[in-house]
Amino acid sequence: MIELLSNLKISVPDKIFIKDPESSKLGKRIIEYSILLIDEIGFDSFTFKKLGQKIGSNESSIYRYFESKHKLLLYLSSWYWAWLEYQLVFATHNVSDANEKLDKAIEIVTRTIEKDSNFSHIDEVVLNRIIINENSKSYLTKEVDLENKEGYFVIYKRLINRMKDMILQINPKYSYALSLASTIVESALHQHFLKEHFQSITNCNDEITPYNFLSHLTLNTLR
Amino acid sequence: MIELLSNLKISVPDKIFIKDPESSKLGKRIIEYSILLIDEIGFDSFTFKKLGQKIGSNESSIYRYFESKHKLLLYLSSWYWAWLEYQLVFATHNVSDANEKLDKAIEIVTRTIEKDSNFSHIDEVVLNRIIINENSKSYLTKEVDLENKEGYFVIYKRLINRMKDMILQINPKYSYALSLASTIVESALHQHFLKEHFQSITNCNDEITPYNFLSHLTLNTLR
DNA sequence: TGAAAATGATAGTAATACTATTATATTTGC
DNA sequence: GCAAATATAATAGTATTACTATCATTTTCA
Repeated sequence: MIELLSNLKISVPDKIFIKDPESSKLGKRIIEYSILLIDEIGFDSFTFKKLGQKIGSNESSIYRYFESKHKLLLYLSSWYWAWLEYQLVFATHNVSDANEKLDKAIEIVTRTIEKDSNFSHIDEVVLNRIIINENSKSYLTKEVDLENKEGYFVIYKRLINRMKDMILQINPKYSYALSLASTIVESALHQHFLKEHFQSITNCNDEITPYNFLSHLTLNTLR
Repeated sequence: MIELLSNLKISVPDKIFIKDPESSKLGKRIIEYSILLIDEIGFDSFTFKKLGQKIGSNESSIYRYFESKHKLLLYLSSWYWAWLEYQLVFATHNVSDANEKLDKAIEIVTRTIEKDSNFSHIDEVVLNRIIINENSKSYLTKEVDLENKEGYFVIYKRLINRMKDMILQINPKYSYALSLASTIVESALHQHFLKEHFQSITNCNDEITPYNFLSHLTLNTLR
């Protein structure tokens, strides 16, 4: 996908973990297989005990990396948004035309992810499915304000802000740039979900993509 | 709010419950206080045991109405969308101008709910908060396809379809009417959530409402 | 090579999400 | 007004979850 990034480490707020999973072999296995297991059985049924069994490791060892499965989800979520942000920054960096730039950004955040081998132990295609199915659970909690203060959502917010800037470059007088940016990103996930599970309330299918819908929506609004 | 509805019973798919909570005093207390308790401690911490304590009733009695707390959430969600649907139908019924009609519909699905005393034991203001905070959890599960087949989401889908029809009345050639309708409804909830917890990524606040943003978005897109 | 760090194994706890059984109220139909 | 039916309450029990704590073993690396 973006070869430039091959040696780059995706950086996640360090309060999310107890011990950086990137710092050891076990840590990387935890990330790699938690993604596969959550995709397989869903976040609600996912436990550290089951993950331990899957990777032939001990439950207590996993607790040395993450204080709870919720923190692990926050980690995966931050990692995903950081990864997307890099894609977005590189893909739009040299685009001078504001409309083209935003359109490219929309393409990045709405597209169906394809195999990316830059970060060997993480399967971005599967992670994308997890984000579609589980991401809301990372912030729809009673602790959200506290966790927000701790900085657990900075990367996501930064991504939205980047999109807001691109929107304002097209139309500096548009009053809802932040809301539009957050709606594009949320709606992209939602339309992908509907396409899989509620086909009767979306136009998205094999031919029409969330990108088609959202780029059309955005460009018409800012026109 | 809409006085015509005073004697109407909101109808929820009957596979969701074991025994209709509307059919007894205890049932109504379960609904009334589950809304208050979920709002208070969040759905994740909510248990039937705690609810039993709150209403001075027994955990096992609650299980005779709902097989799990997940089913109770599905009930509350269906009830909410059915209630909204009635509001929408009555508010738009006599509006002949297509633009005005859709605008009214957007107003209904985006507005901050105010006290409605038509259904005495249900506090719609609090229920609306629950929908904003917990609704996604009702369908972001591994069982969604099965539950969808069982008809647990018909009311929500019907509401989206009503909005789609209104969109197509304005512009019959618009290709994304379903996606736009589902986006309006989801984004309304999401913007309300952001307004409460992530003010830095929304333009919505005390002056600018999700209605302002979404009606502007919709009318420009269909123009 | 020896100390420190990481991991594994085991045990334990309080809470969750139920099911089952039996006892006690309450409703209702005659 | 009373018996039968129905609803609710009380109690107990189970497997699982979401951890914490302790101690043993293995790996790392200075």
